[in-house]
Amino acid sequence: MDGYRISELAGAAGVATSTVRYYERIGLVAAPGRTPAGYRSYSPAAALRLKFITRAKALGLSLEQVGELLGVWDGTNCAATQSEIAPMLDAKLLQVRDRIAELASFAAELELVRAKLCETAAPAACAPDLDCCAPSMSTGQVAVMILPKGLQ
Amino acid sequence: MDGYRISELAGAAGVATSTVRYYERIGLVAAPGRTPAGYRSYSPAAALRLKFITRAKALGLSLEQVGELLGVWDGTNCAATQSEIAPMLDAKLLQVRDRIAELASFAAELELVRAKLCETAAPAACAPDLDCCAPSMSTGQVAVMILPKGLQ
DNA sequence: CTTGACCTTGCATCCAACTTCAAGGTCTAC
DNA sequence: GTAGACCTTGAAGTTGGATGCAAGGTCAAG
Repeated sequence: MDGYRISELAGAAGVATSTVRYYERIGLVAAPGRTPAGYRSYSPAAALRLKFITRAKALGLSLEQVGELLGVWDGTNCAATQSEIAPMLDAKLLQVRDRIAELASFAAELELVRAKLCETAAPAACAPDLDCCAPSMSTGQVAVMILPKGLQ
Repeated sequence: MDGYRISELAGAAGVATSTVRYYERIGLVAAPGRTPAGYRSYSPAAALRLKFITRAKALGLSLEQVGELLGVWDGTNCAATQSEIAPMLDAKLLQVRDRIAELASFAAELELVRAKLCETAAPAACAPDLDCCAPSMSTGQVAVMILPKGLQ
């Protein structure tokens, strides 16, 4: 009948209880109600909020950025209407698309290296104490993975 | 005629000189030659390597992971041939593809919210001190951005 | 009514990745 | 020859994001 205890909440979101208390301390989750014994007692909404946080974090947002989003969620951030949210969303969208493009090109380059790796000398031809990776994985080939095109 | 000084190298890669010294300290870039006065003197190759590091970091790799990649680059990591590099590349590729998929769904959800934002009340109808974001940006609508589908 | 798993607090500690500081040496321009 | 921008070192400090610990309170099972 009581809400979730902290370990249940934390377990559901896959974080440690200490992390939940930490989030409470820095204001990312509200201080919940308490049982008569003083235990934290969470609502299902709190579980949702915690999952929001972990998912946003997994997407690479800092806790501070997550806090901003949560401000909008709460509606406490009322200045941030139309005029503020739209640009914020647009900026975030651009960021995400940039990141996707970058990752996609990274993936393509990884595949290229992978393909080259397969078509080179068989492992048997390669004693472990020789300079055997030099031919198949020289500077240029690994560099292709990450260096900007113009620099290769 | 001398190589680059540390500030030139750092400037070219967009990092602080202190960061370059830090990278040297943790073994991510080699200790360069010195001028008679003891100033660090870098080759163009060092600039390339530093850019490699910053680009890899921008893609979300930790300095430790960057170090592994650099080991391959150097060829110092000779144990990591065929048998070790291929799985590493495969794992990295999977990771990158997962991340792309996640980001793509995030972008789609962002667009959805953005679209909803546009079709709701005009800004003029919305005094800044009223609880005006609640209708257009309620829990559910922001949650859609990040919460997994099953939880909404 | 004890055992063991849980909870409380505040404070200290950890890690990565830097950044700053103090105290000095070097180089270029005027 | 001096001002100001640069460089050197080692060590300590900072930031973000937690994590651990001590000293105690709570609770359900047996």
